[in-house]
Amino acid sequence: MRLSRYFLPILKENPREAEIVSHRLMLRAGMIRQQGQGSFTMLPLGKRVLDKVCRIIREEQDRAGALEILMPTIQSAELWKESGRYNDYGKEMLRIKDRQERDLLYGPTNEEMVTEIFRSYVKSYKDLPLNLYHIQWKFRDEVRPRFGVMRGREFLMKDAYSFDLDFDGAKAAYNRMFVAYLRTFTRMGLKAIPMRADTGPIGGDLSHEFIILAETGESQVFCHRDFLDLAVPGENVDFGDDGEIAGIVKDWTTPYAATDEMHDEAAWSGIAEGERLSARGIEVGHIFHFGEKYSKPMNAKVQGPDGKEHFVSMGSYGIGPTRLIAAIIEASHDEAGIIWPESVAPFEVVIINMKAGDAECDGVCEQLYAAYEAAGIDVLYDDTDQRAGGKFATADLIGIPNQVIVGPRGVAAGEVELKRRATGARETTKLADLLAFIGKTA
RNA sequence: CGGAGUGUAGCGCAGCCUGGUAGCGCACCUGAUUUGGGAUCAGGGGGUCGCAGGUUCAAGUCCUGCCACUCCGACCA
Repeated sequence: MRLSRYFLPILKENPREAEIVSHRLMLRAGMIRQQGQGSFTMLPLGKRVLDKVCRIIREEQDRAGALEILMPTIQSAELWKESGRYNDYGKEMLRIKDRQERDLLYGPTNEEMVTEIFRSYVKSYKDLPLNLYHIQWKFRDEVRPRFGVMRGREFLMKDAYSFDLDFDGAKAAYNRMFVAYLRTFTRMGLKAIPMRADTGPIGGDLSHEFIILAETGESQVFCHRDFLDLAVPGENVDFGDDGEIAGIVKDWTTPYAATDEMHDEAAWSGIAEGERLSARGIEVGHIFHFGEKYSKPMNAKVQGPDGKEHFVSMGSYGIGPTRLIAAIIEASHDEAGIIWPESVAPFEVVIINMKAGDAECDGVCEQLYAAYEAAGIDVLYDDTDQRAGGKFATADLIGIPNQVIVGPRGVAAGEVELKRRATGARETTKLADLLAFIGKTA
């Protein structure tokens, strides 16, 4: 992408309403535009990051055996009357009437709808386990939206729903999602710690929140320092092996970890002082097992090997991609701006033309730009006539991990400069070597 | 929902107390000189002062009502 043809409305000054760093930086980097209380447009740069975050989520959901679908945002009240939640959910749910005066709602979550889909097709235990997920906009009329996309009213959510014959099956499904989540957050450069959680209005009896540690986190969390060194399963983990998956979950649930509301002072004081980690955290994922909570009232049954009908045992698993973006920024930034992990960076590399209009510099930049494009690497080419300082500031603000600096001095010597956003480290390299390297990565 | 606060150009702000031709910085447009960490000079464009009503010869400024947004508390991905 050529910056001169891109839409990147960056701000030099901090917008007054933005109090926390991720909100400030997302506005300053031209990623989002607020459209109302708790609702945002994703501008081109933000959309790129969102897509990369969602791609990682998809890859890990798919790897764990979940199947992607896409359910509508608008739901019929009838479904919710079946589960009994139409009255229970309260003011957080946006209720709407259509022209026929029928009661509709903008989905805050999809347990009812997915259960309706399940029950109308699946009749046999032989079709289990089944896990259906989608990534769709949700609306929750939060009492208090705040912190930009961290807590919006309209937000994107990946929600997965598992169906199993019995508790053992459901527990295995829960474990698979648990491990998928560990991998998902790790791939985004985050240290996520699973913490036993309150099940809240969704209900159920087994639940973990995935919390990332960040100074500006919303909740107080307590955990054992061991979490920082626990190994995250690699991509060769076998999701078909319930024993292996259960072992990983055991490792990740054995050390003490709890959010404020679940905190156990007695257990905490039993841990050696130096082993305790008390910090702020941001919830980026939440998984629940809730058994027959919906299958029973909604009559979602399958026939088991015993010939009898069984209400399916269910679980649901959420990740907020829009919140994740903010969480990544909270965890990775400095005074100059965002520091994207490569896996979610809107562009992997930016070519900074120090002297746009200079034939030599332009030529080298075009050559590099074409090479990166050919290699399938997401590249931003700053071909604007801004001054050098401004280009550096922009590249740092929007957090591009690799910066290739092309200036008249280096070009004369057949050299360009490479700068890493994360460390600030710079090195000079021969243009020919860099071109060869790009060619090899293709 | 309770408490606090803010609405003036795309962004950040001053002006309001004490009513009298709407201003500053950044951004934007034109030209010149510049060009390795957010240049300088000159010229220029852009405003229903959140909305409605009221007081007044005159309202950004005073009064009333409403709306929007932000922050602090109880809920959530």
